[in-house]
Amino acid sequence: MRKPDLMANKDIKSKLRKGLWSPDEDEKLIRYMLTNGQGCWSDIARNAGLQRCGKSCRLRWINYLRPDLKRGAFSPQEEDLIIHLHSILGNRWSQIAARLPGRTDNEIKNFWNSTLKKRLKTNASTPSLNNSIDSSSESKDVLCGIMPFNEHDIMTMCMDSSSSLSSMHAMALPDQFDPFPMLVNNNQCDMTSDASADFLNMPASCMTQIGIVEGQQGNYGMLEPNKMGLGRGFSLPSLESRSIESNSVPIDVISHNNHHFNYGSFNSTDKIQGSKVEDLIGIGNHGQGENLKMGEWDLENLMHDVTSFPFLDF
DNA sequence: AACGTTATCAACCGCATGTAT
DNA sequence: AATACATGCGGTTGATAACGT
Repeated sequence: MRKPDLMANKDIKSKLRKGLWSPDEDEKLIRYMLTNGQGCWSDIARNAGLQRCGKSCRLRWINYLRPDLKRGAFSPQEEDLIIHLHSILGNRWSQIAARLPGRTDNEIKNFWNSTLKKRLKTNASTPSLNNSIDSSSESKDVLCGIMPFNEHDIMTMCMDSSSSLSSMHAMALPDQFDPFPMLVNNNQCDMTSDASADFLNMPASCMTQIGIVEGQQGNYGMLEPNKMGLGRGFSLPSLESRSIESNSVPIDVISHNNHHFNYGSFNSTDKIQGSKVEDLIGIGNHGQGENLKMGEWDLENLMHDVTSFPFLDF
């Protein structure tokens, strides 16, 4: 015999809408997110008056409605970066997306499957591109062919939970090597636009909760120890996340990162619209590097060590 | 114009993981 | 420890736009 609440849940689920979102639904979700921020996605769905499951709302927001999304075709630089990152990371789309400001994992995944993969296959006669085709196992050779260590080395140092950065240094990286370059993007969010203006009026806590501020901007790719060795592999913690250990060290996080929203420098004890800066910059959010502490990452050294990957023309 | 094929992309699904109880 | 729930991820599907015949 089923419990009454389970019956009720089933009824509710059966009434939930699926498929394409209507403009009306979009508006409801945007309005709710901008005014209330997020607690729990299922609550958002309910409170915003949407006949959608929370999961669907989350996906819609992240992939389509978020104010900081960049729309339109991928630039050649973005294409290069995707190819490069895919050669290292394989189909870890969220990790790749974290390095492309304003792009979503879904968008990149679609772009790869529909365009890049075919293009690379077409160019199969071109040795420099061959290795990026299709499977990640094949394509990691791109990096391995160039760098003085092989795929296993890369993965090993990625998986060294005790000292990701020191592992990199210990391998005597060339000065010009950045295994996970971050695409600089200074104009992705036009702060003069209405959408951006609305966005700035959001409660800072909302920014944290909805993942606007982090994750998409500047993960200067190192790896998150906690997720090593599991099915989802490793992640590249965001630059912001690595830069601050709660109230301890004031750091110009934004400027480190070509951040879309130029708040300039501020102390981590500052508050914006009633919310802590840690919230604003997204500490503890999105599951990327939230556990990293100041001592684990020598950001300045890293920034000196890494510039650009050799075959990427930035 | 009608039809078939291909390309693109939004959205769903199932699974893994984390957290609260 | 077990369970339920929320979240995030990658793979896949389905709608439809674009293109070719």
